Formats: sequence, C-alpha cells, structure tokens
Amino acid sequence: MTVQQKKLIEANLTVGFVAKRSGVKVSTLHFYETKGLIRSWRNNGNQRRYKPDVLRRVAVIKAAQAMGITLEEIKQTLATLPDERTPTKKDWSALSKQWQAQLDERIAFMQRLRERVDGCIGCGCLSMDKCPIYNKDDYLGDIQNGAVLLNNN
Amino acid sequence: MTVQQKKLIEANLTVGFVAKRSGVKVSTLHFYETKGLIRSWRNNGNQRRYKPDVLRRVAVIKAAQAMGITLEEIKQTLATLPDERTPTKKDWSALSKQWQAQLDERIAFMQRLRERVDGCIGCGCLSMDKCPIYNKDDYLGDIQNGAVLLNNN
DNA sequence: TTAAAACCTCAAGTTAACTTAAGGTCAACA
DNA sequence: TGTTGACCTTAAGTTAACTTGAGGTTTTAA
Repeated sequence: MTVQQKKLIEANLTVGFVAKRSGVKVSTLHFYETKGLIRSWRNNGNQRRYKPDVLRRVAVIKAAQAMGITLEEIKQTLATLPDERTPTKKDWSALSKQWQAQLDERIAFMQRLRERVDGCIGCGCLSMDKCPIYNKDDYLGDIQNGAVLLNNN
Repeated sequence: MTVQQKKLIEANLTVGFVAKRSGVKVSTLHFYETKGLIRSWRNNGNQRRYKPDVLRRVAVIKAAQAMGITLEEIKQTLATLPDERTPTKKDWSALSKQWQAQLDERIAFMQRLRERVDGCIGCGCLSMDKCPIYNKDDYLGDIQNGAVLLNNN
C-alpha cells in the first residue's frame, strides 16, 4: 500500500495530495482557505490536513466558477452547508438547485444575446436614429447587470 | 437645433457625446483608444473627434464582452473590419458570424455543465473512488479550457 | 542520518479592464 | 469677456483571483 492510499483511507489528506487530486495548485488551496472557502487543521509540524470532502468542495467551487459565480457568492452558498457534520447528498443537492437556477438564467441571457447579435449587429440599419443598438436603454440595460464570460486559460 | 444634433449631422462626435450615447465613461473611451479598439482624430484644440460608427463599434464591443470575449480577442476581430472605409452591413455581419459560433459553444458548454451539476454534484456517490467529480481528467478537463462567467456589476 | 521533497508564512507581483486624481487647457454661452 | 463645463495627459489606484518568491521548517525515504 502506498503512502497516498494510506492517507486516503485515513481520511487525513495533505495539501499536496489534495492539490494533485483536485487539479489546483497548493497556493490556490492556501488562498481558498484564507478566503474561508475550505478548511483544514494542522498536524504536529504545523502542516495542513484535510478531510476528504474538501475534494468535493473544490470540485464544486470550480464548477460554480465555470458557471460564472464569484468566489464570494460561492462562499455564501457553501456557508449553507452544515458545519458540524460531513455534508450529505441532500446538502449538496440543495447547492446544486441554487446554482441551477442561476445557470438557467445565464443560458437564457446568452441566448437572447445571440439573437440580438444575429438580428442587430449584423443588420443593415446603420443609421444612428433607428438602430436599437444605439439606444442603451433598450440594448445595454440587459447587459449592465448581466453576465460576462471569460476564458480562464 | 441643439449643438448635439448639429454634431451628429456633421458626423464629428465629441468624446462626451459618444460617452453619453454609448453608455460608457469618457475614461473608457480613452482606454479603448489606447488599446486600439476605437479611433479618433483631433481638432485644433487637441480634443478627440469621432466618426459616428464608433457608436456601433462600442456597442459591438459591449455585446462581445457580454458574450465572454476578451478585449484582446475583440480587437483581433475588429481588425478584420475595413480600415479605409466605413464598415457596411456585410462587414458587421461577418463579425456577428464569428461570435455566433463562439456563443453557441459557450451555451453548449453551460448546458453540459448544468447537466453535470444536476447529475453529479447533487448525486449520492460521495465515495472518492467512484464519483467522477473526483477525477479531474474526466471532470475538470472540460472546465480547464472552458469559459468563466462573471458578474460585472 | 541525511538529503531531497514537501510544507510553512508573509509580502509582493500579475492580469484584465477599467477608474480616479491631479494639474492644466479649451470651448460655449450669458 | 469671463467663467463654467468639457477636455487633455500621465500616473497611480482598484478588484478578483491567483501566483511567485524568499527564507525557513518538517517529512520522507534511501
């Protein structure tokens, strides 16, 4: 049995192990901890140790980010998970529900935007008086409080 | 006839006018200019003047941003517009086509993500050995080069 | 037991996309 | 003709989400 397998079974994960398994850097885990998104305890030598469910947490954080949710919002939502016990299926389900709705909204927004792009940006009405694209009340109002997609490469 | 109407007709827009009409700040227009996204010439008193099509350009920039396209990418795409003449319907159409495809991709990505969130984050398989969420090759691979949505409030 | 690998903290750096500030010039209108 | 509002430039500040570096300690494995 390797050390890592042992660690896994003992449910007592090192930061390096969590980093490798979750696909984020050690520095990111440190960072998430300072932001209150994940938690750890320390061993005798002051090194971080994690419960296995941190992996799910990180996965959820990443998924939520990919949906366009900020770390701050994610933190808020993760805070609704139980503090004392390990989250159950039901707990994670509730999170999923919250973000589902947001995601639906964003998809709808993008679809409206696509129509707009198709219908308006490519349209022939280059006159400033007539083209709705020139009217920010009509056009940008939607975008103002909408979503922004970014590449994270 | 107001001064602004006059300006419009003379096709010789001030930065303040463009800012108001396009819904961005004057500093943003300055910024876009330094980034090569829009252009202006100067009057005798060294003040910026714009052609009316700058309004469409800014609108297009905003729309593209809302689709998750970075300013750098937008710049690349805008560079395909003709330099010498005012862009026509056809020119803008071509841009629209390029971004349509990207937008479609992103929407599809989000939809996959939603399924994933629904099926996986909320699922019961909290075991690290079995749940695909713990396997970054299977799960995070998609996200790695995917999109990130942010609020821009 | 000892050297390398992994870990620690804290401060500073990074990128995108802007915004704000300071200090000065120009233009519009009463 | 003055004064207020619009502009100008340049530099520095801002926010999110991390990353990098320096200098030092702990663990692991041969």
